[in-house]
Amino acid sequence: MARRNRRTIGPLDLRTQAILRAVIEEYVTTAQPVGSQALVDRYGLGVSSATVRNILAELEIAGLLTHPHTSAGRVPTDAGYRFYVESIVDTVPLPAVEQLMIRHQFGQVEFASEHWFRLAATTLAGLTRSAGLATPAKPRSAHIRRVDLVAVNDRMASLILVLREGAIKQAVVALDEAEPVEQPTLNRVAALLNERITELTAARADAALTDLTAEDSFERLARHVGARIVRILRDYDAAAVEEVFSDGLLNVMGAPEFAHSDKLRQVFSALENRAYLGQLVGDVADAGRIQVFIGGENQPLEMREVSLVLAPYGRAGRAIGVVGVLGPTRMSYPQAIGTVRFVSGLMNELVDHLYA
Amino acid sequence: MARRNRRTIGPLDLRTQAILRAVIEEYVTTAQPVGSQALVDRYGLGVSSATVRNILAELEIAGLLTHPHTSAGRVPTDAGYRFYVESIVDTVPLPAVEQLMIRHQFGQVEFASEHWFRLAATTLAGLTRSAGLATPAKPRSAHIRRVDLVAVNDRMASLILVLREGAIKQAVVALDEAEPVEQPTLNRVAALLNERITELTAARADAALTDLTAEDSFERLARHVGARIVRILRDYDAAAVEEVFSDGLLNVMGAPEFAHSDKLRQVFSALENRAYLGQLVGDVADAGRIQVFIGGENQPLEMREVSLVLAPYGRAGRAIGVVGVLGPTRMSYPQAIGTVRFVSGLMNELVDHLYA
DNA sequence: GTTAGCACTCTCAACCTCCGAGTGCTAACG
DNA sequence: CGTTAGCACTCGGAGGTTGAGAGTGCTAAC
Repeated sequence: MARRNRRTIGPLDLRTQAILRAVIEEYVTTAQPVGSQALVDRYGLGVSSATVRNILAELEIAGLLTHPHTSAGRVPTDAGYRFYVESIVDTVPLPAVEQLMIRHQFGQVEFASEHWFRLAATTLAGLTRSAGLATPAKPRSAHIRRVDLVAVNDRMASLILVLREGAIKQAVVALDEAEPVEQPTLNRVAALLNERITELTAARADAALTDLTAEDSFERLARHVGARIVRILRDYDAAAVEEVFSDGLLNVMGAPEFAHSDKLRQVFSALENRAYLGQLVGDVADAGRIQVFIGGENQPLEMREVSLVLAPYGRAGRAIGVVGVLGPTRMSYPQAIGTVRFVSGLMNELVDHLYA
Repeated sequence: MARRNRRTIGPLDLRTQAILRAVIEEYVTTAQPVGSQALVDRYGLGVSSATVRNILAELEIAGLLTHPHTSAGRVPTDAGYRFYVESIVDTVPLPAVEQLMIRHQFGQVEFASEHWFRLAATTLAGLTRSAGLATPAKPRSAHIRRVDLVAVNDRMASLILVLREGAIKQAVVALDEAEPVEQPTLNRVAALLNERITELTAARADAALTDLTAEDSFERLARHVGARIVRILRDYDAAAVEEVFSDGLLNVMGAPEFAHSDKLRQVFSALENRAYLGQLVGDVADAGRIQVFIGGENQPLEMREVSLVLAPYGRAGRAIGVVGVLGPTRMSYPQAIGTVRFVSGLMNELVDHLYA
């Protein structure tokens, strides 16, 4: 789907490729349409501007460039960026100094994936001067590791669910018992549940609950709480993404193409409605490697002027999350790809270290 | 401090007050400087525009109005808004229909303060078409209700801390033991801790930990984990606000005064740095009632073009949080105050119901 | 295939002009 | 003495015009 809009383009002359690359890189830095003369001046192409003009015209026919009006320079199309990303780019690895700095930052923070993915978003935002995105790692189907019940008052308890994959879920359960329920009772219910449904998935836990008999003390209560647990797990499993944490949306706001706030505002609303992001994240997790979504390749109209670079992290068997970057279509892909690749790699290391 | 900029203004003529109110209300709806003629036309004042002009001049001398340039209409100053809010406004209670709708929404959502305060922010954003803000309820000093330890691997455990006030804290603790630590051991450590430090505050828990003796099994481990718990509690107690949840910042973006994105961008960054908001929230919690912070009354330069209406919720003895609204200085204060008042009242009810 | 030369196109910034809104003042009025 | 009509004056902003500059596309020569 990432390639939905990709046209099959005949193999391009090396020189033509070089010029396409030059146009894109010039445009990425200046945000201005690029003219033939500027290319000759700033990139030692060894040909005259007239020749360059001919090639630019070819590239335009191929659909890789456009110009906004007759007497303006060239601007890459989405297809142009796509071609660039696919076949021209040498991605830029993150400088060693910065790698070290980031490792240090991750060392500083509380040792928990909860904090890591937030830090990842913040770090990516800072490094790429775009918006950083990150989702917590989430398994395809979660396993219960521990159940805990704490009385809130006579008729309600706080239910705490620790999952094997590290996440913690909390809920308040109403206890529809005739008698007020005390903490000791809750302890015994929790113990029973821990005995019967630990290490199980939602489906298996549900099955195990039916095995409870009247001989088990507090059977009724255990069933009630157990049913709630199963519901929580099912909801959790069903959601493709639990939450998308973003940072540095302001950075994107700085770009000249978003100077007039309305477009960006639309992007913001598109982000608030998590549906599309959830889908992308799912795609990336499935693909298992870094993916780039360029401008118009995004279905939502509001997202057609931004690009995303997303990479999965985590371990296939366990939980998987996504980190990445959202920026204007006119972004530095080599740098973004390099940075996202590094951060996702780092997250992998950390998660591995935790579950080793 | 909320009144830092308030000038003491001699008692104002009733008619003068009416005209000030008219100017403000007109300006709030049109976002255009208000001229004398427009006032006469749209508000049956029973006097000529010339008379109104004289009064406008007085109000300008009093510092309640300005005009942006010679031949423009009048615009309220921050002091003008302050006077209006303090002595002119009849706050507008939320219509009964909307009250019902909102109660219904809160009924729909999972029964937990965690969800409530988010929903409060969202609701406020929707009702006032400004940004909604909310912080979770937080006690001045928290009490431990329950400690739980779950093994992550041989050398690390997940520490779960349930507080009497409802919040849950989680952390990963490294277990610096010679031997790998198994879950049964952790269970016994947790049991020991639950026995000794439940219902205690950070300071008392710290004291209780020193009472552990070599006779207690796993004393070393219990001290280690206990120390970590105390640190977590101390950090939690120290923070004035744990987190500020905001929604609908986009609404503010719609206002014409923020059409050119730069100003709003600054407001955004001011919000990301939670320091000032934390201070305000503290003030509001201390004052114990709804507060309005108008434009230049805010210290941070970036916040000088926005106003906040904030109200506390929760129970003084227990945990206290804040809900409110952030909008352009040119906002409808009567409506905002009425809405915030309703939502904070509703939150109070809910919290009371939970801890009854 | 490449290049110089040139006519042509189109945007953008600068500048002007004019209209309308609104003020502030003065003098008259009840 | 407060209120009002009348009027000169100010100023911002919309609309129109112009000229410079950037860049193209074409043609003809190399």
